[in-house]
Amino acid sequence: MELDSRRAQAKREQIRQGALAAFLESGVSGTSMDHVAACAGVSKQTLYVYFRSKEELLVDVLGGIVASLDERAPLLADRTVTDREHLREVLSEVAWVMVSHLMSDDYLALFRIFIAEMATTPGLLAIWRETVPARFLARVEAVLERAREAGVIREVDLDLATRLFIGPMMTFVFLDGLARPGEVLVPNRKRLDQVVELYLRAVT
Amino acid sequence: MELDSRRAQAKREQIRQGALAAFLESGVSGTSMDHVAACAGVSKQTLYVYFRSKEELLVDVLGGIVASLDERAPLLADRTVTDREHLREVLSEVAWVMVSHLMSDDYLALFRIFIAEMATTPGLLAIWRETVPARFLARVEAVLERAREAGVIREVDLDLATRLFIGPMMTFVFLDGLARPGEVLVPNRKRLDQVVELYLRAVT
DNA sequence: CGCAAATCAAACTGAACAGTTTGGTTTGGG
DNA sequence: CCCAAACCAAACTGTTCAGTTTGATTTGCG
Repeated sequence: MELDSRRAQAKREQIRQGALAAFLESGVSGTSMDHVAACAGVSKQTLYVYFRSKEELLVDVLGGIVASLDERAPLLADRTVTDREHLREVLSEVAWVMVSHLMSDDYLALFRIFIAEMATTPGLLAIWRETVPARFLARVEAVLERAREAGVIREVDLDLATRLFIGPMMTFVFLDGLARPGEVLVPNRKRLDQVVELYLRAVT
Repeated sequence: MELDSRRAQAKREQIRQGALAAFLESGVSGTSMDHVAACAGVSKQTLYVYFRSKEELLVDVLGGIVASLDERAPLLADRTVTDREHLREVLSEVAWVMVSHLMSDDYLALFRIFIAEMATTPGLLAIWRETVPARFLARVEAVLERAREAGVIREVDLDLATRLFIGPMMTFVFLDGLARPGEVLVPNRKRLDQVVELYLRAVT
């Protein structure tokens, strides 16, 4: 019954899940460690056996979420882009997956936490930096780079082209999503396709 | 020496300024009312003469900031747009003013506060809703509408065209700005002009 | 001047909460 | 079946902080 066994890993995971649920529902400062313990179905003392502090728990939990997101993402990455029609399909898919996922209550709450706590929690800042620009943006940029190599898009600054594509999605998530807790209006696919269409005009 | 006199308004303003400084520096939950009093050079008790609670103070202060921003903004609005070259200039100006202002430490801190507290402070949510989409986006959209009427840009969905323009600026503010406390890298004007150039291809 | 409103400093109240300690109970491998 | 590791419930500690109370002091209008 030593720590670090299968059993211990399961308890850690159990705590992580409870903590995540609590944090998403009430925010970080709105969640007491007593409440985390209750949500996880674990005594408060056990909490402190597995995690030294609230901050360590927070970083561990959010780091895990981001990592698991990262594992599910590559399906969008390794595509060859052959012609304009094909690029349109790929971008449409990326836009749709991105917006429909990120505009759920859970992910919006996640963003809120990151933005609020990043300023005072170095661990979260590090996770954000090595994820959002280094992985997510880079992945979109890679798609565009392949498209450029195939002659599908013009010779444009790839960083700016990436921002021009990501930007409108960000307006949906940050301007519409964050402002409407509980009743988020996700744009339909047709609307996103219009954005893609507009975008393609700029880069082809 | 009645309340609501010139003198009283001055004290209110004095408190607002102290509170703003404190909130921007340490965040809302990181600022105690004792500290607000100290920053404002006022006793704690006087604080509670002018503001019923910390929340009321917060909403009042941030509401004031947003309103003052709003007054300074219209210089960008009432322009007729005659040709493509002119539109380029106007958009370049909008982009520059927007990014260079919004990427200062103060405005980034302001965003952090809004995003973090909106979820639990209805007053802030209301301010955000009647400002960001209803005023700021509408103002940009108005420019584009006039450009469309003048035949400078195509028949496009104006909401989407607005998002395509605002979006890339948002990537600078939210992705780069929020992730780099204290050492924000503002894109130079040339870089923004490249964005405008790219954008114009999409809408003309 | 004189007084009433405004302000101040400082102590206080009550609640919330991170993290600890205690002492008893469950669990599972040997 | 036994015992040590893991777990639990609950009380406790020390602190922070919003908001209040008290009682003294300042301010400026009449």
